[in-house]
Amino acid sequence: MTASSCTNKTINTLAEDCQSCILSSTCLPSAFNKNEIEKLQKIVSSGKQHLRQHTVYHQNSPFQALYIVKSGALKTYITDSNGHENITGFYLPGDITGLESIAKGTYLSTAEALTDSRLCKVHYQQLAELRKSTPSLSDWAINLFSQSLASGHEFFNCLSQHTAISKLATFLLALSKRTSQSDNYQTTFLLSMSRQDIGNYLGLAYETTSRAFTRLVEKKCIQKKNKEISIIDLEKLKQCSTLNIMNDDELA
Amino acid sequence: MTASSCTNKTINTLAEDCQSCILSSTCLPSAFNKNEIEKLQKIVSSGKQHLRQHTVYHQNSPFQALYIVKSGALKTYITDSNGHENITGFYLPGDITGLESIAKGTYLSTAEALTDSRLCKVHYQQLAELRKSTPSLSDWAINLFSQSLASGHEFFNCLSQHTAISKLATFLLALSKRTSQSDNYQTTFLLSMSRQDIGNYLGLAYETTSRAFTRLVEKKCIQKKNKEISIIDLEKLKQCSTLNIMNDDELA
DNA sequence: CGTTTCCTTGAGGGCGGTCAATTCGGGTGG
DNA sequence: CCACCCGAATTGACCGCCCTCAAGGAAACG
Repeated sequence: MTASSCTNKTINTLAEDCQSCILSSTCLPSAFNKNEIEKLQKIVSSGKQHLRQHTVYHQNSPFQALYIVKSGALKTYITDSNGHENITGFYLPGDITGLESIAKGTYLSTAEALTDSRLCKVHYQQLAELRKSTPSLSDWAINLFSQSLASGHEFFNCLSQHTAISKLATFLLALSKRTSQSDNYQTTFLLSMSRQDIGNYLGLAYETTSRAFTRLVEKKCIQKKNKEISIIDLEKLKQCSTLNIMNDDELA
Repeated sequence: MTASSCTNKTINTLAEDCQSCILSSTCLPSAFNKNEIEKLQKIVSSGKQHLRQHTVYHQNSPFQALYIVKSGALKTYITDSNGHENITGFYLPGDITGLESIAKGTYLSTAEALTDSRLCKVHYQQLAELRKSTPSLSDWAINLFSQSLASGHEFFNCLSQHTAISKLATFLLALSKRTSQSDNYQTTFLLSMSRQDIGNYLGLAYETTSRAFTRLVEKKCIQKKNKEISIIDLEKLKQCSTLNIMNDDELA
């Protein structure tokens, strides 16, 4: 099937292989050379569509595969003994979910699509086999894990910021960076998650989250139009993210 | 040097090799067979003493080695742009620090001894070399990373618990489990960190932390005598850890 | 166009931060 | 062994932020 013979865009993207994938420079393919990349392709099912609110995997079910976000967004959440859902992470294009479940062998959280998303499924046992013949894959994996731990620490920082505004500002800055897929801040980006999800993630009531958004707009740090966020004063936003006690005079 | 010829206990423990170490079943040696373990020993400096408040490594300095806690305890903290210290983790015997710094190549946090501690230093570059000749080391590392991520997620859970009591109860339960080095809860254990450190870690003022301790004692969940904590009602403590809104009648 | 869901805004009360005083414990020196 | 000191921990009083409850408005869906 060639691109020109295919009028259905979805089917076309489904047919994309790892080598031509837009994420290949940072994703799994970067750990392989051209000769070996066929081996990888065999254990990956690429770009399958998952509709909004679709559950990718369930907490406590057997761990079988990692999922890589190709487009769209996921959230993962833990359901505690009281039935309360607790969001543990958001995943954007290029992110890999399921890493924390490898050791235990069952998924520690439930993964759900926030928007219509395309995901690549990587069978873990077969990937582990590949590591034997492809040493560079282990190097890549260890680097990936280290980065995941590092971004986890960033999030610690976010949660231990005391005020609602500083939490939200930290969250938005991290999201802005991640959206850009680089070390720069993307000035305009779309929030794929609801206020409720953000509040849950940051340990805030969703009304408080909404009020924090309003105050960031009042302070002219950001503009918002529904889910579209624009950073209009990056420095002031950074100040908000590090201040535990807001001084309204300074940042009015 | 034999044990009998050595009257100085410190020197004796310094001389311990990886093979006879009490932690060997879960620590790095478990990834090696008897023939290979000599290779490991060559890149590890075992059990060096670090006095209380001694800094093991500094934030932003070049990443060179992982440190394994043999006895005692460490804390790691990030100093933000305002000079405020933010504790990111506590490390007990068997724990490994520095994993999150591998990817960036500089230490993301500062590590400090909470009590007089013995640490094993593992040169990372040489360890990475060893992975080439010892494939099981990669498997072990990936499992370790996954566990670290998982315990990170547990901590997310802890921080997003809303009330001070539920945060502290969750923290104590986690510490109790980690102290026992198993899946069971150690009923009596010593807190190696101060109230201030706990408060910093949990995003609470240290006065609030102290009050939360007092309320857990009032509720007869725990007993405390200075730094010594005894869990006297595990189930009630678990209830405290999951309740967001305390019902004093139920748990009085 | 109606329904549903999400978001925003307001009012009131409780938890936790801040400031402050006191007590407790460990360490030192006489 | 006791007196003293200093840091850590506890406790109290007060106030502000955020949670809760509630209502209204906006956006998304069929």
